[in-house]
Amino acid sequence: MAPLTAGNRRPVRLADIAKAAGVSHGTASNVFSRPEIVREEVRERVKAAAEAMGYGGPDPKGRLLRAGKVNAIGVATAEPLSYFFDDPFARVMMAGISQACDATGAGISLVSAANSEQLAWNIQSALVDGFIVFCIEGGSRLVELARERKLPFVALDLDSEDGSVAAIGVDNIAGAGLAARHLTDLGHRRFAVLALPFADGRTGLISPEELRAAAYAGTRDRLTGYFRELSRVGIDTSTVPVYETANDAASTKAGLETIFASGEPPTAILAMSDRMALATLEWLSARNLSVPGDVSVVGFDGVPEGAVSEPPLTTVAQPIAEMGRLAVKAILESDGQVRRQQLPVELIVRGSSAPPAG
Amino acid sequence: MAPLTAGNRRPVRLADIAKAAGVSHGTASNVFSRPEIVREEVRERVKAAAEAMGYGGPDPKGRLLRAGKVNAIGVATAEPLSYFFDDPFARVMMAGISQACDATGAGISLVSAANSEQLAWNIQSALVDGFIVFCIEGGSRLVELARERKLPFVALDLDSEDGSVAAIGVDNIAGAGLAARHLTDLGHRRFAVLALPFADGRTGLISPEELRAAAYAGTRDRLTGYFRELSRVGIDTSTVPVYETANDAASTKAGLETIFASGEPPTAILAMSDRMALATLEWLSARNLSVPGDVSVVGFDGVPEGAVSEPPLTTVAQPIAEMGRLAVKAILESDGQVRRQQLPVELIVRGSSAPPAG
DNA sequence: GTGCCACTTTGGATCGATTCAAACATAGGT
DNA sequence: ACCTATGTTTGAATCGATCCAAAGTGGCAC
Repeated sequence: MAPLTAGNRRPVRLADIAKAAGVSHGTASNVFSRPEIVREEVRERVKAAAEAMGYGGPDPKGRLLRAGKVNAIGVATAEPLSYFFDDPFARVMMAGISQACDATGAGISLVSAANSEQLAWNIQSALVDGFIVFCIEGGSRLVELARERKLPFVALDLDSEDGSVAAIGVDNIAGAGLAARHLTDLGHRRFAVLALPFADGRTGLISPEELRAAAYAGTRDRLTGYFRELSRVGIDTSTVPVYETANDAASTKAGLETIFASGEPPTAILAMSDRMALATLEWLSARNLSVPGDVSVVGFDGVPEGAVSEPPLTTVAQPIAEMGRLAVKAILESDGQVRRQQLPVELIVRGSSAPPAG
Repeated sequence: MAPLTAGNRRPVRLADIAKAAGVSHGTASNVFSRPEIVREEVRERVKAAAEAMGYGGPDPKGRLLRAGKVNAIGVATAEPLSYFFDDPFARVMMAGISQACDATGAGISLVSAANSEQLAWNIQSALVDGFIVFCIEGGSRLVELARERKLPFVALDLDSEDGSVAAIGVDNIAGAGLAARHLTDLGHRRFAVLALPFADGRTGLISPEELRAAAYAGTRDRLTGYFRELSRVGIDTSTVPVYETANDAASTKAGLETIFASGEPPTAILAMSDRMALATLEWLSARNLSVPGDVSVVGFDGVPEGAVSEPPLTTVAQPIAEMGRLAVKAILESDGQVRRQQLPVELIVRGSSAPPAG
C-alpha cells in the first residue's frame, strides 16, 4: 500500500498526462510544443489534465537530450565565482558577453570552482553549447579542460601561443609600446615595471633569464613592448626593475616598497594592468608622492575605474566589451575552424602622466 | 554512399567506444564514472579507444536525464543580462550567491531576456535545480513563471505579500522608519520622497489614493515607514511630495526638478534606493546645492558605492550579500516548505545628513 | 571434483521528452 | 460507392547516458 500514500512525490511526466487525458504521448507532446496542430477539444483536455495533475510543462532535461542544443554558453575561470561580479575587467567583459547573449537569446552559465578538482568536474559536466575561457592565472589548465569537452571554445586574453586554440586578444607588444613611448616622449628616463605573473604562483623582482623563460606570452609581450621603446631612447633595460606581482593590491604595494627602497626612484611606472596601476596611485598617495608631479603612472586594460580615480589614469585601453561580444559570436557561429583574433588597443591619456619634474 | 564521407561529423557516443573496445556499454560507462571497479587491462583498452575516436567523456546531457540533478541554480530577472554585472545592488547580491554556490560546488545560470516572451521560454527551459528570482520591475510575472516550473524557488526583495511564495526580504517599514527618524531627530521638517515604482511602468508625483492602491508592497511599506515617523513629529504627510521614479538617474533627476520647482524646497530627501540617492547627490551638486549643508539625503540599500560618494551616503543598509547566501541555502536545502524570511536592516550614518541650515 | 566467495562484465530497463512515417477520419468531388 | 485531399492521432525509434540484477570467471579450500 506504499505508493498510493499522499507523500508519494514522484514527479509527473508527460506520459502520465497523456494517459490521464487518454491520448498518445506524441499528441501530448504536441500540445505543448506545437499546439496549433492539435484539435482544440483534445488540446483543452490535455491541458486540463496537466493542470489537474500539477504538471509544470515539459521537463527541459528530457527535451535537451533530443534537441542537443542547450542554448547557453559557459564562461569559465579558475577564480571563485564572485570574480565575475567583483573584478572590473571581468565585469566589462561580462557586459559584452551579456549583450551578445541577450541579442541571440542565449543564457550564460558561470563555471568555476573553489578547488581545481571540483573545477575539472564542473567543466566536464557543464550543460553548455560552448565555453568562453577567461585566462587569468592557471589559464593553460583551463584551456586543456575545455578542449577535452570537444565543444567550441575560445580563450580570452590567452597567455599562450598555442596556435591550436581559438583565442581573442590584443596586440600586447604594440600596446605596451604605446605606453612606454608616451612616457619617453614626455621625457622620462627612469622607469620601473610592475609585471603580471610570468608563470604560476611567483612574485618578486625578475631577472633577465627568468624573463626569457616566461611561461605567459602575454606578460612577456608587454615587457617586450616596453623594453623596445625604452631601448629606442638609449635606456639600458637591464637596469630597469621589473617586479612581478600577483595582480593584486598587496603584492603591488610590496613591489613598490622594493622598487622605491633602492637607489634613485623611478619617475615613471609602467603597470601591466589597471588594477596594479590603481593600487600604485593609492600607495603613492599614501606616501605623499604626487602623481603625476613626482611619478607618472600608466596602466593597461582601460577599466572604467581608471576614469574616476584620483588622478584619472593614463592607460592602454583594450576593447574589453567588444572582445566579449566577439567571443560569444565565435562560439555561436563556430564552424570548427580555429581562429585567433587580435584586436587593436588605444592609448588613453589622462591625468596620471606628465613630464618628469627634474 | 553518403554517411561514410569524411565530413560526416556524427558525435561519438559512449556506445561507439564500447563497441570499438569490445565491451558492453555498461562497462564503458563504469570506466568513466567508477574506474576502480573495472579491471585495469579493460580500462586502458576503453580509454585508448576513447582517445582514438576523439571521445570527450560522457556527455552531461545524457547523464543529466538519468541523474535528475543539474547542480546549478538559476538566477532570474526581467532585466537584461548585463544587469547582473552593472547594478551595484545586484552585484553584491550575486557575490553572496556566488559565495554560497562556491561552497557547495553548485554552478550559476543567469536567466533573463530582452523581451518578455523570450523570458518565459528561457525560464521554462532553464536547466537548473531551482530559481532565485530578483524582483525588481515585473516581479510578479517572474514569480508566476518560476512557480510554474514546480522547482524550488525563492523571491528576493519581493514586492508582494503573496504568502504562498518563499521570499527573503527586509523589514521595509522599520528600515524606512529608521531613515525618517534619523532626519526628524536632526531637526528636519520639510521633506520630499523619491519612491520606487508603485506599479509597473509609471512615474511622477503620486496622490494618496494611488498610494493606497500600490501594487508593490515593498514600496508601500517604505513609504508607510517614512510617513509614520514624519507624523510622529506633527508633519502633515499629505503635503510631502512623493515622486515615483523608475529607479534610474534620468527619472530621479526629473523628479528632483519637479520637487524643487514648486514652493519651498525640502531640506531633506528620503530616497527609497541608494541609486536614486546617489543620482540625487549628483543633481544637487550640479545645481550648486550643498549636501548636507542645504539638503540632507538618506538612501536605502547600502551599496558599496555609497561609502565612496561625495559626500558619503547616509543610508539604510540591507544585508544584501547575506540575503544572497540565504537564498542559495533555501534552494539547495529546500524541503518543499514555503518560508518567508525577514532580515534586519541597519542605519548607516555618513556624511550626507546633518541638521538643517535654518 | 565441488562449493563458495570475490571480482568483473553483461545487457535490459530507465530517465523524459521529440520526431516522423504511417494509420486513421472526415468531407467533398465525381 | 469510390477516390482524394486534408487534418489528426498514433506509437515506435531516438537522444546519451547510468543503474542494477543476474550471469560469468577464477581462485582457493575442503
